[in-house]
Amino acid sequence: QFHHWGVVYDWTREVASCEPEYYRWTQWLFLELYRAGLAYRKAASVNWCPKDKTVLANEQVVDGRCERCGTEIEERHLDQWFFRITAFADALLDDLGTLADWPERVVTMQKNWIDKSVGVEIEFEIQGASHSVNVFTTRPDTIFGATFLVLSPNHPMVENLIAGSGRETELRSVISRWTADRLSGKARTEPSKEGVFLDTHAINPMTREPVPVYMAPYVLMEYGSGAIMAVPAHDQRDFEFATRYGLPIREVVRSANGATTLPTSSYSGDGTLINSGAFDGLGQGEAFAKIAAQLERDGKGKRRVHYRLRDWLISRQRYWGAPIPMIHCPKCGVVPVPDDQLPVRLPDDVDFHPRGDGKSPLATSDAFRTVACPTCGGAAERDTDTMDTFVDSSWYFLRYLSPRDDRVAFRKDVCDAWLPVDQYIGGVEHAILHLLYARFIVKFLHSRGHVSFAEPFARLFTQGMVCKNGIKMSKSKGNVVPPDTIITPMGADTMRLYILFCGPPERDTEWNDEAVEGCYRFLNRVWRHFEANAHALAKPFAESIDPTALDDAERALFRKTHQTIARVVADVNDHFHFNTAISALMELSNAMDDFMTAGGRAASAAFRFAFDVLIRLLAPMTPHLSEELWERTGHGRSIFSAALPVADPAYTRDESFDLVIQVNSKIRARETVPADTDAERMKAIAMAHPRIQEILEGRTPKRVVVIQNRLVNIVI
RNA sequence: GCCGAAGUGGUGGAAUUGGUAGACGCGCUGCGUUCAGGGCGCAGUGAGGGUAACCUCGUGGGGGUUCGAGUCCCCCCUUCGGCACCA
Repeated sequence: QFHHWGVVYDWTREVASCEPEYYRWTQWLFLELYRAGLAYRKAASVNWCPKDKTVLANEQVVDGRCERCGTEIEERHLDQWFFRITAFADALLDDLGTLADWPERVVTMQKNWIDKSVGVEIEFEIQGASHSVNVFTTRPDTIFGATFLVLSPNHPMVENLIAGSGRETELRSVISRWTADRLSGKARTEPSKEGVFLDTHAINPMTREPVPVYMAPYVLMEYGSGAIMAVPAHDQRDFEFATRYGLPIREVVRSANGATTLPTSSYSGDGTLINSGAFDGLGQGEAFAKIAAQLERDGKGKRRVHYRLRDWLISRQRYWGAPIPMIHCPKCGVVPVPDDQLPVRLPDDVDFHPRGDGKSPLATSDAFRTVACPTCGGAAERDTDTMDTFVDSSWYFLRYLSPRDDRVAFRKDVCDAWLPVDQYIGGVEHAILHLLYARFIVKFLHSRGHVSFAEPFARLFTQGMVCKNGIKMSKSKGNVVPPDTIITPMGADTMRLYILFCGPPERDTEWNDEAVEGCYRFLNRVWRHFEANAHALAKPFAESIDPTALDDAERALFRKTHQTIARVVADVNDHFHFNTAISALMELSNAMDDFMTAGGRAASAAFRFAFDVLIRLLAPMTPHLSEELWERTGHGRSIFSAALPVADPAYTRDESFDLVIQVNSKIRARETVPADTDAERMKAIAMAHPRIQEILEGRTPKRVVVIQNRLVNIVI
């Protein structure tokens, strides 16, 4: 069927990530990461319903409660596997600069996703506690304005301070309410600056002054150190919190133009330090450097970099995925499956539907689970989770180059010869998933010497979606146009042509059934060019044309043909703008009609050349029609063995042009003149034009602007 | 809130990167072919005014630069996408 549609795949390179021949190597990749210390296991939080005793997806938690039974959700910590993508955060960020041929917006999305913050981690002593708390800040210059400390509710120090405080019940219930809000997404949609004072103070290491310690859910345990120094005068969130709880707001940065902290908001811009002791008067950059240096000298601070990017949780409690090739031995701990025992095959004696109890379907197969420990030979159990399917797709392009090799995942020599991928095409929805994961995996393989390049995709093109009635055309929306409804009456070429014609491919486009017929009509006209002139077009066109032997109409068509070649080749090569390439071909076809209507001869070299070019340029878009017409014009071999026509620059320009004559920038007249008429002559023609004479009424122009091959503008 | 993209006829979209706005297609109107429909062909089709030649306005809105702005600069509005209490 694909062939019938004019779509051709090289099936000898087909790979399927669910086949053991493929996922064996996905497992090898996992083990390589493990051996490099980049695959690790740690407890990760999941949504847990204590009544149903099940893990829930975020979407199944509504207002912090179980969607089915209404029970309040708890946060559980289960052991999950992670890939340490953060080890490559800097490389992933820096090398975005080398991806000149990637769309700007994808680069920006990845930048924002990784989100690097340069700052200082500062130690605050806590009164009445045996150890101190570190906070991370990107604004150490504002430390003199730090008037309180806020801990994440999940910060270890919180538990420390709660224990024995006499407020255990009260504080724990507040924390669990916040947790529920966070899990349900309520905290995201209705952010609040609620917090609780923890009955203790911390010492600001710069001012030595005691500042109150709060806990509040707006401080996240996952970022930085899970604690902040709050500078309400220069951070809007801290400002709102301070306002709510009546905490002091001390201004320490004043901008050059006097912008300052207001009664209703903070000032987070640049400026000069005030109220900051010895640092008063310093600019922000200098203050950052000097204060950071002093904190480091005092042993109270350390420069640090944080990223928003988190390590990649790859454990999935699903059947369809590569089983994680690890074994849990009661004696030896977590042991990797030896390479020569790969693949760890998916069991075929289980129900592969996702289960409600949070367990992997693989766990229900005793035959799969029980295994001898590779190290001690004792009874052990396999890991029953599978990997995120994004792991499979992070390296498949390497496998395409040696798809049947059963000794290696991919051959370095072949990969180095062919990769990175010259042109990658996909939807923008992959911007921060697949495209980031694939970059990470290639960087990892590069760091281990498995490939010699550090980026997988040299050029990236993100295509838009086809919409119907304003919504994305998709199976799930049920609004797809079945290809056969177009192919049966009008042919696969018509469908291909319309898809290419209906808009630039990087943009979303609206499907229009009626507009499809326009493409069908055009192809019929192409066919009729041949049918009506079959006698003249029966032989292959192969001669070289002497333009001086052509009459005016023939020469015009000859030029139009060369112009069309230039436009089509440029539109397709530069930006995949098939839509404008096709309209250029329609113009050529219209010019051929006009030529014949005006009495031109089909047997003339100009017409036959035009037809030859038309079908050759169309061939990639309408292979069936072009191949058929190629054969009927007497060619033996396929049109796809013919070279693309080449435009002769000597004939891609018109012999004359419409000189536009403006007076005060308004068009008042036109005159056809030969190309490259010199400026003086253009000016003379414009001034001599009767209509212009009339408008000027003998006045002398203030100025005359002449643009070669385009226009004359007379300013009066 | 932050970041990004985009706003052009009834419609999908063009515009040589500062130089004729609306190419090409769809739709619509009229005419021809026809019993009719379809198909095909011809002509017209941004808005307003004028018998006409022509004139005025017009690329989300408002300013600006320029002989000249859809295109460059500033402010604003709308839509879509991403991130979102990231310290």
